[in-house]
Amino acid sequence: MARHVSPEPTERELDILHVLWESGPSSLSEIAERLEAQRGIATTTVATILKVMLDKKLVARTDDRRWKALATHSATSKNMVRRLLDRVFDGSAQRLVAHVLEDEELNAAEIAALEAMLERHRRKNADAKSRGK
Amino acid sequence: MARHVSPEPTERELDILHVLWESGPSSLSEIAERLEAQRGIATTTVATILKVMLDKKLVARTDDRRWKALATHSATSKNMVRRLLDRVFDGSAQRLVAHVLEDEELNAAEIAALEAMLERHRRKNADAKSRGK
DNA sequence: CACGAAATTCTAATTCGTTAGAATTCGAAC
DNA sequence: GTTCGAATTCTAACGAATTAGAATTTCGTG
Repeated sequence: MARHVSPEPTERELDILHVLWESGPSSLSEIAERLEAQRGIATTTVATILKVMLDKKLVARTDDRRWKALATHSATSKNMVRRLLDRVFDGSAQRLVAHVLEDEELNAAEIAALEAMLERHRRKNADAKSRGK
Repeated sequence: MARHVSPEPTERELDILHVLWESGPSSLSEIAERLEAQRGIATTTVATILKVMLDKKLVARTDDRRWKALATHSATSKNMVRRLLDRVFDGSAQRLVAHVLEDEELNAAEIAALEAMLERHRRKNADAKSRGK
């Protein structure tokens, strides 16, 4: 019954992905060192999770015996946002954004940045339309 | 060590909350009917989850033996958005919004609505500042 | 008060994520 | 080729989430 559709990384997997996204391909001990420091997780635990991630194709091994992320930050966040969208905002991106604007304090600079971004999108939209859809 | 009992509703709990948010206080069979239809879940399963939710204070019973949501849609999405924010966007609401604008297709009307919303926020911000903080 | 349907509680199985020790393998250095 | 430390695999335990049948309780109606 095709249980899982989206391969959402678990909490720990996400921890590891963060390290790999930040530092690029890394050895087990490099990854474990970080997670030991910030979460107090044993090296063997990290190895176990890496094994699982290998099966899920979230990571791969490089020739020089390092681990590298296959899942990109961008694709992963895209999945996770989409999932949140579907689960609580009825799939409406607009409602999500509206919610964030309401509830998360944004300073003037951030608001300005977003306005510029929206403006840019409005143009792109208009262009696309004028080129005929 | 007080295993942080995730205040985050589980998948099933969220299913039930959706029903309650949509239909207001409901009887077990009303809730179960919906979840049976859309997920094929047995009534006793729904009852079990409701019990758990009662302990977590996500729901309460009304005098007339219905179940009502204690967790509001707004508070719940706020938590969930915050969590996503922290887990993948480094806590930056701006980055989340930027991501959504990039990846989720928004039509002209939605963009316009968001621009209006931003405009309103910009004002509110300015007001707050002029009143002295 | 008795009856039947609905609601609730009790109990248990199954799966997944997390955790990590033990055992083993690998690779470089000597 | 032996040795040492890192890397990897094997194994197992545990809790949380999900699932639902069985047993019991509750309540309105006759």
